[in-house]
Amino acid sequence: MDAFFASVEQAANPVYKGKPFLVGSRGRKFHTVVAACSYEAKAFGIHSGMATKEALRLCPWAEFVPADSSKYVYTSDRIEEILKVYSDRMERASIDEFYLDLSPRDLKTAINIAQEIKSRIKNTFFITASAGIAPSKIIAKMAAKAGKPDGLLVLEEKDVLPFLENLPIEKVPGIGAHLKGYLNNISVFTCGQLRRVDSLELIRRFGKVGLWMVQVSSGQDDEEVGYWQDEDLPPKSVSHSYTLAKAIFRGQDLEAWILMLSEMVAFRLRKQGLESRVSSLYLRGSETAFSREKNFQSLTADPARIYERNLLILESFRLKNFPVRALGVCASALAPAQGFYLFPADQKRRSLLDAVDSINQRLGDWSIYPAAISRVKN
DNA sequence: TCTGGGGTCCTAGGACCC
DNA sequence: TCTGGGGTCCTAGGACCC
Repeated sequence: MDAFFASVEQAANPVYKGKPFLVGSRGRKFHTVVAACSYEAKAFGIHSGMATKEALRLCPWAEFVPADSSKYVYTSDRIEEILKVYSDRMERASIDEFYLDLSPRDLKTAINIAQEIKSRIKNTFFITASAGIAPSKIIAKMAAKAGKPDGLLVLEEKDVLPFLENLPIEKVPGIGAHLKGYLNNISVFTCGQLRRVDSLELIRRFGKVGLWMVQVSSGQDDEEVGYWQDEDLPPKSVSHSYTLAKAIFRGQDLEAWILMLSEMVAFRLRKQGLESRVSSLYLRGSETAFSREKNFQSLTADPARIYERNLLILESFRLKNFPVRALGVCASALAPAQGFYLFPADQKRRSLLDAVDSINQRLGDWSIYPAAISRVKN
């Protein structure tokens, strides 16, 4: 989908159509980044990932709307239903990107299908989508991007190398700031140049990633499209993080913030019927950031236990005068909750959490929460 | 007042086991 | 206390994506 969040908001409220328009993350308006923006906003140099403040400096009259993820998830799910019809090999890559394997069919049929999908999306949701048709996933993705907005770019086998020849390396998904920096340093700016680099040197230096770059630069990618039937894999980790308005030091509500993030993580674990074995705590200072994780062997989705675990990790940090600007809590090594407890105390505790969950479900999140959180909760 | 928040995957060293 | 070889698990950190 093109400028997905922004397009959905514009379709929901046509007043915003044809105007520089941006969607920011929810919360403190000017402390966030641009999640998506209209093409009119892009003309001012605004792009997603940019600080909202910076975007509004570039275009002060741009309309701003906070993100409403339920709208995007809903639209994305309806679009997924449309796509499933065309192939059992359909894979959701993100909220606004899908792969469809149409391989037994010929090119003409594939093009017809792409056009049909594009118009169905346009007619149903009043947003545009771009498609790329190519021999492999990564080339198809780059083709779709290159055709934006409302594009349909077809790359046959013979078109792939010419397409890559002058394509900037940073357009390749998987080549980020770090790899771009290294490659630019050795005078490699395009995929054509990348293809002609000494491949052994790349592999020596970057291992698997090096090998992958060698292959992609010459258009090779044998990754298969997954089946939509076996989507819905459980997450591998659940995390929440928060950037503070101003830095705090040990002894200044740090524990209360960790408790709040632990509650949020545990709440989502229970909602998804999961429990976690490994907790990790992440702290960012003014210059440095570090994280530490620990395997606690037993599974839990109890906020009090997750909080305890994070406190234990906190103790292992030596934070004398470390200014904490942001912190995060992550639960990983997840497994489905067992639903039975050996000890009566655990069963009782579980009943309490179930009661809290049902109260919050009925009256809204955060209707009931530990008093200690009120120190930091607005 | 300077760049949020939620994820995945990979690497590399150390501890420990046989 | 030294020597090999094969393997798993734990942990910290980096790179990348949307």
